Amino acid sequence: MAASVSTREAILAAASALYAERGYDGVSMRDVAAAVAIQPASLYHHFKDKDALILAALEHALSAKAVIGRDILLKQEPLEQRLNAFVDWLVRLFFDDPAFARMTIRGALDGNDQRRAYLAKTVIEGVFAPLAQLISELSDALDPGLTAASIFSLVAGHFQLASTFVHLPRELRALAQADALSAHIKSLIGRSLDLAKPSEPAP
Amino acid sequence: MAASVSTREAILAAASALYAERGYDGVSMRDVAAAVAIQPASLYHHFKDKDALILAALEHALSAKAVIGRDILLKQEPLEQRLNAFVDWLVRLFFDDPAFARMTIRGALDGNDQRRAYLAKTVIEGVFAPLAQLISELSDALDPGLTAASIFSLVAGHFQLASTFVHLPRELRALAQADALSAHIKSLIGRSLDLAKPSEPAP
DNA sequence: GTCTATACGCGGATAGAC
DNA sequence: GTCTATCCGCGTATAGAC
Repeated sequence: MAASVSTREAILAAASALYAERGYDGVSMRDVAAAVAIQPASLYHHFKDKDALILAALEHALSAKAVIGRDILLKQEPLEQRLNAFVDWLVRLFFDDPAFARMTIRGALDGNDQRRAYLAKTVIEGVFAPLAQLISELSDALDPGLTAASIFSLVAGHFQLASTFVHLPRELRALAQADALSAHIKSLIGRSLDLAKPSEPAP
Repeated sequence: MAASVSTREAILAAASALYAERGYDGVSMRDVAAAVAIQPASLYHHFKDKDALILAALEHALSAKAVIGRDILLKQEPLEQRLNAFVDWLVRLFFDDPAFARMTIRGALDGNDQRRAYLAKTVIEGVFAPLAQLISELSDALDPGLTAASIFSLVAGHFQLASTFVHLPRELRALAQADALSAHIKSLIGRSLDLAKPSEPAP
């Protein structure tokens, strides 16, 4: 049984990476099997069908990260510091692990109902709700729920734009640096919430 | 030749809608042919292969919209009014035409290099650049390029989150209304740029 | 320009031996 | 729990008649 658990883990790790890279449809069961160096038929011992494997891979990739994000938001630190730390973490998460980022985005875009429901539940209950709560304590300038959604949108959106920007002249590609984006988003959100206002003129 | 042009148009319209709905891999040439009520083989008279059809469909869906957005940004009106009108238009564009929205997002996520390059070129040259220009004239509180990217990110991100929120309790689903989002984004951006500051407390 | 017919490989999935 | 062998449908794409 110990062996089977680790095979299962290996399958999930390989599948997550492949799905993130090429999409669910772009990765066959044969591809996953090859990455783990087992026969395709063996996958079906661990997962009922491809749909079940996809769901498990999504869960595998997501659940661990959600816990970390939640911890940052609930730490014993000043509110604003927690918010900034969360933004830093989220930007890093996406840019340092593009596979994870794409997997998350894909979950919302390509997911069937079951996958989207899982994604929503995990992310919302684990991270979205505490973030909105923190924002509501920080300021009443903007709606907390919408603002929390805006933070996710900004990080995910900039990440996606960065992929597109690769095909563009240098001056636009400079926009896609994680540090610069992190600073920009913190500044944007901080200013709109009437927190301390760092000025951020163009370099 | 007149007949062939209109068949071509019909193919592009059908293909755009299908691709937006189910993704490029999720839509077969047979599917497209069925939607236009012709035989699959006939598609290959109009488009060399599936890749060519996808690129043409993307172009078909995108080019017209980019012109409209550009016009709004270059209109003879006060800067802030133009910015707000643009945000309104972009939010409406995504929420009233989810097929188009998904197609655009997919272009960035699933596209091969050629598709991403086309997407980047059209959107950047047509809309992104004028938007950044407008922002730079409005305020120097934030970097114009990053802020322009933030506006796209916010609209696209909220749109994607809205799809996920469908599976959630009512109080969160309320966040996904186009009007509310439009107001929120305008407020968020306006406040962060130090424009007139409408307060937007939670309802 | 559209059709019928068809080639051919890849995909998911199962049966059953070891 | 992993293997070999295999089924079968669907996908892209082409040939060639009308």
